[in-house]
Amino acid sequence: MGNEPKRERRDAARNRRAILDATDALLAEFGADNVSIEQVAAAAGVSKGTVFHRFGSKAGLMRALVVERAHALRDAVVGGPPPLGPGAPAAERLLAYFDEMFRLVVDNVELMIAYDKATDDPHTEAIHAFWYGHIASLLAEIRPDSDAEVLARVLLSTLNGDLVLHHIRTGQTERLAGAIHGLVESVATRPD
Amino acid sequence: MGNEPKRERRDAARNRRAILDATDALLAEFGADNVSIEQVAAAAGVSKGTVFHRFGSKAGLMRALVVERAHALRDAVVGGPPPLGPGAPAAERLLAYFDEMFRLVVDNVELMIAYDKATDDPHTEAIHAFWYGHIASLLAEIRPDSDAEVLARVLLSTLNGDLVLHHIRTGQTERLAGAIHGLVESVATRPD
DNA sequence: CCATAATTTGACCACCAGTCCAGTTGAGGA
DNA sequence: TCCTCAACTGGACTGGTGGTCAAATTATGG
Repeated sequence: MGNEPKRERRDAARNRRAILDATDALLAEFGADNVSIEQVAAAAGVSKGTVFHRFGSKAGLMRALVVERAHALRDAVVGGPPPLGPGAPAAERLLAYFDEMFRLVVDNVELMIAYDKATDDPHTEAIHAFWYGHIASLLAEIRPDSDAEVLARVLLSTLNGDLVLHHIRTGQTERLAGAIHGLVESVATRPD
Repeated sequence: MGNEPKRERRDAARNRRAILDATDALLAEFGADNVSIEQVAAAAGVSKGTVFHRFGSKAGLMRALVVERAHALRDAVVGGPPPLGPGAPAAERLLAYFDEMFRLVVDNVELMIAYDKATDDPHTEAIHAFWYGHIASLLAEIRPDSDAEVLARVLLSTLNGDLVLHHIRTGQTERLAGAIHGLVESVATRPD
């Protein structure tokens, strides 16, 4: 099928990048709670109107950044080498996914928090559908007895931005990584 | 030790109740995202200044409501009959706690979401310390090999307001209850 | 070089959490 | 009973937010 029906004008594309980069920089510098669209616009060298014209809303801006950051992981899961990609046993793929996703969240905590705060109902977001589907299908394979669909959401809620941020701030990032890894492992490892 | 050093004036106490009740009603009617302090004040028949004088901030108001709602469960855990209270095996107490806490969240979803949104760093809140401590001590008893402190936080993040609300809205409350119960069970049941 | 549609601007809006102080009121002591 | 004063209350005010919009500008294909 065709790609995008219409190209983006060159200045528009340039501004889109500038806005995304500025957002990321400001989030890292001031934290999710202290970044407004006006600030972003100023830092990107455009006006507030441009940001809204491009991304629709604050939620849209954050969503765009999240999608961008998750793109590589998505590709790796869908067509990359095992254990992340197809080929490895489901349990290993599941663990690899959670490990990698955890790093993604750690590297973009403020973004994740800003995204959550700006988004009304995160669980209906299209982005999440892919992850839920991926996890659920692996879980269904590992433990056909379980309610894989819901369990996927429950396990993913573990990668909560606030939880991760707290452990980063208290220097317990690796402890948290271990705990989540262990939890997923205890689900992926059949007890009976 | 003494109780509160000074009593609250009668009108103040009456207004406190009116504000708390109004908040609860508005949350139930309009949802966490559509309730402002001004609305609360109007519904309670007081002015905005009074609300802030009494509760300090929006976060303080939500915190007060959460504390109130959690009070009964706290008492039951600390001195009530088993399996919630002391006396039952740790694994049973843990499961009973999660079941009960889940109901608490379900019955107060909008409040939980409003509380989360208004609170800057939930993980440093005094309220949570008690729950984390309770869960961690049970976990430490059940699985001395695990990192009980962090695992407690991870498991509790599962009772996330957004996750619960989504399942309520889609009529999957019991499925979610089952999934969380199963997850806690698989941790509380030693696999080795 | 022109026509046109996409893009950009910045003033504008409604709303919100939180502040502040002047005025009111309840409660205990004389 | 009344008086005093601390506690409480009202409501105007501030600073800042996400979001809108019509008019001006500019890139681009022909």
